Amino acid sequence: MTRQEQALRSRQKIIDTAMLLIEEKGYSSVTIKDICEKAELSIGAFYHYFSNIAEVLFSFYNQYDSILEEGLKERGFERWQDEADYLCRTYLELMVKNGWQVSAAVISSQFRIEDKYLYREERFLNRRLTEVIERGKACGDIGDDEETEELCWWLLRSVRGAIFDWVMHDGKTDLMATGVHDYSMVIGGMMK
Amino acid sequence: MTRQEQALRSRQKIIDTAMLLIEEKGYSSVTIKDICEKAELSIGAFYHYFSNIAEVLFSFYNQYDSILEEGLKERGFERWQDEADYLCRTYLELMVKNGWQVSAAVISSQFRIEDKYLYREERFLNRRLTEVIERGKACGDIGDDEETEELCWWLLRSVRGAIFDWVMHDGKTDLMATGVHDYSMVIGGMMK
Amino acid sequence: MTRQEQALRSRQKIIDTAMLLIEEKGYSSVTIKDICEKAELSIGAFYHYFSNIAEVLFSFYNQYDSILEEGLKERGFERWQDEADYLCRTYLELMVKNGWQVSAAVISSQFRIEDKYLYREERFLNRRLTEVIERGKACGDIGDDEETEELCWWLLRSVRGAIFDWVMHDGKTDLMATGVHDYSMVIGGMMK
Amino acid sequence: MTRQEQALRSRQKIIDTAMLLIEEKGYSSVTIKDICEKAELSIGAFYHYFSNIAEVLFSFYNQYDSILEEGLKERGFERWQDEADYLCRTYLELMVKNGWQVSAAVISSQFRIEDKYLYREERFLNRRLTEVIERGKACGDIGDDEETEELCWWLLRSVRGAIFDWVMHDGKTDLMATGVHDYSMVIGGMMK
DNA sequence: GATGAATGAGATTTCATTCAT
DNA sequence: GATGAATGAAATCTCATTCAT
Repeated sequence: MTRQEQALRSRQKIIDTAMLLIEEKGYSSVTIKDICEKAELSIGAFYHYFSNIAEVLFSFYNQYDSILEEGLKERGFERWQDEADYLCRTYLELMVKNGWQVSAAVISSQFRIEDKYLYREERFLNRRLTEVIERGKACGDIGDDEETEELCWWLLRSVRGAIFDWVMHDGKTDLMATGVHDYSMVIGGMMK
Repeated sequence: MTRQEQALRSRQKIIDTAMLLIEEKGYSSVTIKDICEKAELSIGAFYHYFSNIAEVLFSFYNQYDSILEEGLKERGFERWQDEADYLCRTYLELMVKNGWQVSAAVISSQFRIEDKYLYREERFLNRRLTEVIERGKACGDIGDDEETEELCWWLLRSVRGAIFDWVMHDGKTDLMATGVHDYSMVIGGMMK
Repeated sequence: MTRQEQALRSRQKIIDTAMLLIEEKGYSSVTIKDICEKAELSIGAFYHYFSNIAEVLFSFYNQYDSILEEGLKERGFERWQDEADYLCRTYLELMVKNGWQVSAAVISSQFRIEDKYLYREERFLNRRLTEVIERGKACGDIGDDEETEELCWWLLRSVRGAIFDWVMHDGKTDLMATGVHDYSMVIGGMMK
Repeated sequence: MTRQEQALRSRQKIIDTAMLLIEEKGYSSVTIKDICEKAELSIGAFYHYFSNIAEVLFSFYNQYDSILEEGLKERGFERWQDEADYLCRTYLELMVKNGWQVSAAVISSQFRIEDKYLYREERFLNRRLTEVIERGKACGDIGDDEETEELCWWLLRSVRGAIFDWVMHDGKTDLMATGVHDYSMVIGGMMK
């Protein structure tokens, strides 16, 4: 194993261990020392790759966009609604897969940082949904009276609202059911 | 001023000062010492009334229900939609009035507590919206195919989703606009 | 009920509540506020009767001597051994009756006070055992080569050693069995 | 000096300083800050090695067993009584050497901990005395009517009773005299 | 006399971060 | 580059005690 491979492996080990611990004990209880002990790495090593736990979380969370992007490549959608549905559904599925504690961590980390990456407009999901809605407008399904951006944010609000609700209920609600219900109604609502 | 009045005043002083500081610096930056210094009370006095800052927040937040309840007493609503609208709108107005930092505080405090008072079903808003939806069902506006409870949670999700979005944007979005938009669509959606 | 009766009743209430709490949570965990809340008396009232918890304990513990004294009045002992046995046995019985937590409290309170009442020589048990041993010497059962005081302390050491052992085992050993065994051997030892 | 040696040295420095301060001011008056200041280490360093003062005490106290064990290796005892005498005497000598305040600390720390290491049966002294008594039984010096374990506990009670008495008298009694007297009588008593 | 609100010193504890080895 | 001992500021929390009402 080359040095570079070793470095990547250590980095990934930190991410994995951090997510594991977050799921176990909750974001605010996980310390850097915890992570290093469990990952069998030195504290110095941690600081070599990241400068704080939020950054680890950020690293992890960023992978969502790539996964969404990868998934899209293999598919074509005849109708814009199908693509919107695919994007929202896959996003929800990712959340369910990682567990509510991880979403809770992401949300609560946003409360301490100025740069809310969760909400950065350049994010892939944002960009793509905007395109999808434009397509809906182009084919006349969606009226022109509301701004595309507004509609996109509305859709995202519904998805995030469902996730937020799920997290606040400690994962005890059925995220897929409520999430799909909510965004479907929004998509329906867009078409009047 | 009797001793009892004095005690109540001290308690309220702590609540007010805490909310003030939260609005100024954000929940996680406010310390008990901060509150005591600004309120000109000793740390011991703080612990005489509360056991932590989250409890102060809880005390404050609980007043919302009373405010909603008071407001309702003075009004009668011919149509159930009007009452639903009143409840959701007033709730949003309260949030706007207190500032996004306070909502942020309430949300992030929920992440550390097991007993999520924000979501306790017996809360007045919950109870009342349930009744309102029942009324809508009774007069035939709302179909029977979805459970009242489900519909109520859907409505609340939309309101809370908007608040969450607002908080995540550091209060830079227009909560009244998005909130009213979202819950109105849900009320509309309930009636098919 | 006269004022005086009321005062006595409050005082006794404090003692009883304190002992109850000590048995429940252990001496070092009981606070004055605890006692007052449970006894439904004000903190001021506590300070009216006692100046600290150790004093309450002392009050309680002092009753031992009176109980021992009372018990003796009703009895005569033909043999000095019988009286020694009675004194030691009754003392152990009192300990068992109050529970190991109370003995633990008494012992650990002694660690913080200069004036070790537990060991004050004028205590009734001390005085009486000294007399008993003198009697043993007078009738020739006990030799003159060891000082009466030394013998008395030896006997007390054996009783207290058993109590200490019992406390250190969280009351799980059989105090009556070990205690009687030990002091009997000492009494036997005194007679060579 | 390697880093590892340095670490060990810091750890030992904490133990030594803690014991010094306990001897000076008594267990309950020594604070972590005190220890760190005197040891010229940071509070963080303390918590790097221990989680509280009781743990330091435990570390220190544990060394007793090794000392006893070391001492035994260099000796052979023809008679079991001599070994019993050696064990008890050396134990008492260790107590005297460290001062009554240290014993007081050990005892009073036991009142707050569930796991009473002072009394754990696997301790060296316990184990060894059991063997010694077995030897006494094997050569017919001690009868079979009492359990070895009971006899062992009796002997230990006498030693500990003397130590306890000494501590309760603030070290003003002559521990070596009373201790040797008491355990000798017990050893004598075992042989009838 | 009784009350209990208020005090505040001081102890414990946490943990991100540094930096000598 | 990697390590992890050491730092120490800063927060929480406790509780005996006081004293105005």
